Amino acid sequence: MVYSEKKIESALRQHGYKITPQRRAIIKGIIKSREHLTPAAIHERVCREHPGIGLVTIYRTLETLTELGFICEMHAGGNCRSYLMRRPSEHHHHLICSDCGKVIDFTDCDLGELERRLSRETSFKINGHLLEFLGQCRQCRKEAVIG
Amino acid sequence: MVYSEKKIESALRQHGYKITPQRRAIIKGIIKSREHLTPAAIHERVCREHPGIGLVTIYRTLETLTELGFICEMHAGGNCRSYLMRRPSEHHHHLICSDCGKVIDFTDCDLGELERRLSRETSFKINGHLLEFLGQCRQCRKEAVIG
DNA sequence: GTGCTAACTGAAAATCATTTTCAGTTGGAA
DNA sequence: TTCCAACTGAAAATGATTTTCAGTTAGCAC
Repeated sequence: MVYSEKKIESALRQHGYKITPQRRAIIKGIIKSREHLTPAAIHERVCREHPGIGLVTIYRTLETLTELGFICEMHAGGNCRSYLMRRPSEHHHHLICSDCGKVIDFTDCDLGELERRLSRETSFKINGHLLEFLGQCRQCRKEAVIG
Repeated sequence: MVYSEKKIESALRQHGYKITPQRRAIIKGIIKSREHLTPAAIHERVCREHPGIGLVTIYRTLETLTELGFICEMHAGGNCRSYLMRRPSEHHHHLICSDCGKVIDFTDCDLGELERRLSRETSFKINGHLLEFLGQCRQCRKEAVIG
């Protein structure tokens, strides 16, 4: 389950943000898709149903939603970000195919012990972590053998 | 210990790359510094000793060295990469202060078990992983309290 | 050493994602 | 209904990275 539109809207309101048709459309669009999408891809999708929304507005809304913790940002090499709805009370990680870019999510990581030790040794207050595995998916492995 | 200049040069030669004064200077520069550096920072440093080397050449050399596995690339939020010499037969991870950008390296992560399970469940051939902890260093925590 | 060629170089231009600016619009509290 | 801070889209600005191109050079074959 991901956060509901209602939940997100009420959080926006609580933080002094206004609910505009554009924001509603963007939120709907992100909730609907289960994949990681770049801002440009989100723009394209949202525009299919609500033409005229600017890419700038997408960027601004993504920033706000990330700030409030509803979506998560990912940097998978290159200079391009992508975003995905976050599920309540779960964090997740990625397994990425370096050939075709396919992304598989997983949620368990069991890094608590390591985190505690690092925190103790460095006096950092650790707020979170980013874990990504990189590899080659079955399909691309096959193709590599043939090619 | 990091890879030696000799080792890197012979690997370059073996892969059909030529050894140019520019490449030598860049390799020296990266070996000398123990921090993560952006391409621009590397350029600045290298130019102190060897003026006239273009930023483009830095980018090209970094790409080549990354390809051969001598340096490792890091994406720490924003749209900026940084690079660090890799130590032979070790991989390492980062603990990053989200306020001042300080980076602390650590090498142990104990993700073998998780990696095997993921590989089994997804049929991915996993080649590596990226692990970064994000937090606030002692200094920035102090300043946050005062400010 | 000399010649040769593929690899390399720097400068400038191009690209591309992202951010800023700005003037006009609008949600929603009073 | 009024009003203003928050919001919007377009265009311009930014900044990192990549491409293009014409000239240079490493290093192999002779």
